[in-house]
Amino acid sequence: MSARSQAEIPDIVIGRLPLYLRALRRLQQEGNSVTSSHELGRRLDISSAQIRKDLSHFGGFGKQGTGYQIEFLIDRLQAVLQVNQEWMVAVVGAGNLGIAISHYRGFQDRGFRIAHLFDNSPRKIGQRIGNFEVQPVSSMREIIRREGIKIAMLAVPAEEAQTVADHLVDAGVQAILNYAPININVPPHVQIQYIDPVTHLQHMTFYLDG
Amino acid sequence: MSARSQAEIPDIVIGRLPLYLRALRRLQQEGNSVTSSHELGRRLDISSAQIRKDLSHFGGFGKQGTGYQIEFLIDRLQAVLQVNQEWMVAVVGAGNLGIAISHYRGFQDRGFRIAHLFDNSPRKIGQRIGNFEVQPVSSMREIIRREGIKIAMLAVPAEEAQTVADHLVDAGVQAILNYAPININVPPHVQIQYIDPVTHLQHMTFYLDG
DNA sequence: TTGCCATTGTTGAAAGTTTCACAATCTCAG
DNA sequence: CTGAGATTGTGAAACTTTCAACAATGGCAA
Repeated sequence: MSARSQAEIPDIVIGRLPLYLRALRRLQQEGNSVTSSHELGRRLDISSAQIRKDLSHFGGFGKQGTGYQIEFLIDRLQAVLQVNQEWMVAVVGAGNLGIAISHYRGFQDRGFRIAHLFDNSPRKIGQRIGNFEVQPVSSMREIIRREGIKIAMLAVPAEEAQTVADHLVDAGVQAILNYAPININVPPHVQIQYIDPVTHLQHMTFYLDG
Repeated sequence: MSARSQAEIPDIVIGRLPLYLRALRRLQQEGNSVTSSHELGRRLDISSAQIRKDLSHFGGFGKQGTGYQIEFLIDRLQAVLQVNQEWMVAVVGAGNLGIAISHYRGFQDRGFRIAHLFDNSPRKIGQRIGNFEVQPVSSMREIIRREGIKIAMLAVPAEEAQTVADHLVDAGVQAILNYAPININVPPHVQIQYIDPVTHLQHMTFYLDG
C-alpha cells in the first residue's frame, strides 16, 4: 500500500475506523455528546479494549473517568480517514445496480459525491438518471483526468471489469470499489475493495443447519 | 456462532472459501479443468501456502505434482458451504436498492433464489418487480414461517433496520445480510453480515494522497 | 524403469492481533 | 477537600493467522 501505510498502523485497524465513525454519528443523532469505549463496543460487538487500542494509534482522544467527546472524536476520525473533504466518485455501469448506486443518498455527508455515471450502451447514453446524464465510456478517461477524480465504483458485468479497471487506472483513478463478482488485478499504488453479496451469503450458509 | 463452528475451523478460513469458489468457477468457464494453489493464489492475491492450508481443513482435495481438479474442488467447496442446494431469500425494502437486488441475476447458480420482496409503503405494495409482486411487511412473518425461509436481505432505511431484523428473527430467519448503514443486534444463533459501500470507500481514502 | 519436475499437505516458526489487567486520572457527591 | 466510582491508555501475555520450507508423491519423457 501507499505512502500512509508507512505509519505502521495495521490495515485491519483502519478498516474498523469507518465503523466507529458510523456508530458515533448515530450516537450523536440520538442526542448524545459523550460516549465510552464500553458503549461503543456494545453497539458494534467489539471489545472495549480493542476500541481503546485502535484509537490510541492516533493519539489520546478520550478523558479518563469520562470517556470520549463524540463531536471531537468524529472530527478526528474524519481527519484520519481524509473524509473531512468531499471526494468525487465516478460510477461505471448504468444497469440496475449502477442506477441504484447513483440514486443512493447515503454518500452525502460521509465524504463522497457521485460526479459521473458512465456506460457504453448506446441505449443508455444520454439518459437522465437522478441529477446526471449517462456519459459514454469513450469520454471517461478525459473527464476523470480533467476533473482529477481519484475514486471509482465499478458496476459492470464480470467480463468487462478487468478492462474497465485498467482504463480507470490509466485515467488516474487510485481507488476502486468493485461490485462485479470477479477478482481484478491493479498496480500496487491502487486501492481495491470488493462488494459481492453472494460471498457474504455463502459465508453465512456454512453455519446454517440444514 | 452455531453448531458448525465447533468443527474448529477458523471463521476467517470460511470467509475465503466463497472467493475460492468464485475463482474456480471462472477458471472453469475459461475452459480449464485443472488448477494449482499457485495459479489460484495469483488470481486472488493470496499466497499459495494459505490456499493449501485452508483447503486442508476439509480434506486432501489435490494431487501432488498435478494440482486440483476444478470440477471436483468446486463440488466439495459447494458442499462445505452448503450451497449445493438453492436457498430461498427474502428481500425487505423495495426502494432503489431492494429493486436492484431483486433484478440481479447473479444469485442464480450460486445457491440462492430471491423468493419474496417486502415493503410497507402502500405506494409500493402490489407493484410488479421482475418476477414478483411487492408484498406488505405485515404478511412477512407468516410467509417466511410457512415457507421456512432462513435468509433475508435487508434494504430498508437505517432507522427501521433493527425493528425489521427483530421481526425477521422472530419469523425464523437465521442469516441476515444488512445493507442499511447501521449495526444491528441479533441473537447468537443468527448470522449477520454487512454491506455498506461507504465503509469501503472510507477505508480506501485513508491511503490516498491529498 | 529411472530421473526430473511440479505440486501437495503439513510442520514449525514468525508475524500479527486481541485480550487482560492495572496505574493514572477525571468527575462528582457529600 | 476527600473518597468512591468510572474510564482511559498501555505494556505484556495469550491467542490467531500467515508464511516458509520440505518430505512425499504423481506424471512424464526417454
